[in-house]
Amino acid sequence: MFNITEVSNKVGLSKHTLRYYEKIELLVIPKDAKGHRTYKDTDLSALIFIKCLTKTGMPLDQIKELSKLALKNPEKNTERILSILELHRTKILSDLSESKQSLKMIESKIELANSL
Amino acid sequence: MFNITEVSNKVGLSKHTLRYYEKIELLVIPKDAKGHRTYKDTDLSALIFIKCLTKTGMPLDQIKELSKLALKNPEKNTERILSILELHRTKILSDLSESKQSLKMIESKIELANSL
DNA sequence: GCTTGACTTAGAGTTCACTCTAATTAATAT
DNA sequence: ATATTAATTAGAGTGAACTCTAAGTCAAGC
Repeated sequence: MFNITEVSNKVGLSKHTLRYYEKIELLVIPKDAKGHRTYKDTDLSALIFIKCLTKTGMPLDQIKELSKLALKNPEKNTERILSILELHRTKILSDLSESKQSLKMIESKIELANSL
Repeated sequence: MFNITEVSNKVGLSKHTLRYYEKIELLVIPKDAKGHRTYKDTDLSALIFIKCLTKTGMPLDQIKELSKLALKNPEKNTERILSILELHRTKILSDLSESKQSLKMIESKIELANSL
């Protein structure tokens, strides 16, 4: 069990952001007697996965949908979850290839400038 | 010479965005007798390059700095331009590898869900 | 006993990059 | 002559994802 400061350090999301994620109902973290959040290992893993999804450009709305599906009825929703993840995978691949294209163009400018 | 609609179609930036780029002084486009913008081939190339830079996450502020340097005193500023571009290149490479890491994690989740 | 520091909340503010609106002008098509 | 279409402007509004503020509670250390 971890408190918000430990989770913030381990996962690399600010405490503000962690509270914000609860406010938008992206996750639910139980509180102890003092009203302090208590994070389990599974919450850590979930947050690390959420970070992967946000970093690759999935909107928080959609991450929220995913997490609701996973919490509610995992087996019944496997198909829906899979289709969302696979669509996202396709998007990441196309973003990657776009970025590689841009990188090439930038590198050619660097070459050019270097040859002056 | 192209008008704003043609440039918008060729480059894939909206007319609003093209005017916005002028407002923030990212570029300067001369006007004809009617007050309509007239884009040259070099403006097209510049816009295409700007698109590469924005797509790879360079802030408009920095793109503006680059374009000012390039317009003002190209030879004297080559070094500064190079260092900005090379720094950006490094950032793109690290973003790419981060994205690939995230992709791997997402793909492993997909595998997992598929094996149910 | 008092300060320090970690936690809590609701809600306001920020940043980035657009994106849109309203009002206007001017040439073209019917 | 009128309607449509394309352009112009200043400035307001949007959406996403935070990020911060103010006011408060509570336990521990000096």
